[in-house]
Amino acid sequence: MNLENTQVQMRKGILEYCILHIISRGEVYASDMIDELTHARMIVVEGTLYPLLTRLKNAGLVEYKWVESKSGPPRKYYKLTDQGQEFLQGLADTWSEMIKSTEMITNRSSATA
Amino acid sequence: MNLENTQVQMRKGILEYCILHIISRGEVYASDMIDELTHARMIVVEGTLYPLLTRLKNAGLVEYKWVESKSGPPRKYYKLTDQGQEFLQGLADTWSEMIKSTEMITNRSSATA
DNA sequence: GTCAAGTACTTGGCCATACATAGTACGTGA
DNA sequence: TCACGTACTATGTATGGCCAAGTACTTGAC
Repeated sequence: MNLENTQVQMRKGILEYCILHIISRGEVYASDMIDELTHARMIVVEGTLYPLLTRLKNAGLVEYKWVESKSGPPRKYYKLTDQGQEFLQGLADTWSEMIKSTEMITNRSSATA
Repeated sequence: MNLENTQVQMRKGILEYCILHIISRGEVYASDMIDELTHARMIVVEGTLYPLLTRLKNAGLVEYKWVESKSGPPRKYYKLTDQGQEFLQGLADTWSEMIKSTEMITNRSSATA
C-alpha cells in the first residue's frame, strides 16, 4: 500500500472517461491520444490504451476506420458512435457526482462533525 | 461495459482517500464512516469497508482500540497514525492532480484541438 | 434457561481494470 | 534481402470493490 499503487487505482475508470472525451472531439488514432493524455500529465502506455480501445469498440461505443499512413503501417482512426455519446454523458455525470461527494467529505475539515 | 461497472472502477482509490480523511477528523468506528459516506451519496457496503480498514491498519496508516458498546458487541474506534497523516497528504495531492488533468482534457471542448 | 433479533466485524470467491512484457504486421531505405 | 521504426495485438499479474455467507456479542421475549 503505497502512493504509486493508489494512483494506479484512482485512474481506473477515469481513463475511460478521458479517452472517450478525446475521441468525441474528432477522429484520432492511438498515438494522438497518448500525446494529449501525456500533455495533461496523465501518463498512459500502449499496453493500457489499446486494450481499452478494443473494449470500447466491442461495447459499440466507438468505431474506427483504417487510414493509410505515409510512414509505417495504417492507423485506426476512432470516432464515437451515438451510443458512445450517450455513454460519455453518463460518465460525465458520474464523474461530477464523484467529485462532489469527495469534496463534501474532504472539505468538512476537522471542524464540527 | 456499463455505467454501473465504470462507477465501481472510478471509486477505486478514491474510497481510500475519503476513509482516511474521515478518520483524520477524530476517532470513529465503521458504522460512523458508512453513515458519513452515505450522507455524501457515496454508498459503501460492509464488505468493502472492513477489508479496506484492515489494509489500512496492516499498512500502519491507522490504528484502533476496542471500546465497549451499550448495545451489541464492542467496536473498533479508528484513528490515524503519523504515517497515515503523511499518506493522506500524499493522496490529497494525487487526487488534486488527477482532477486537474481530467479537467484539462474535458474542458477542451470540441473547439480547436 | 433458551431462543430470536440486532449490531459489529470477518472471510472467501468473483470480476474488471491498469500495467509490464513480448510478439506480430507493415513500410521505408540501405 | 535485411535492419529499423511505427502501429497494433496478446498474455499474464496484481489490486481493489462487491456479494454473500458466517462468526461473535448483547439484549429482550417466553
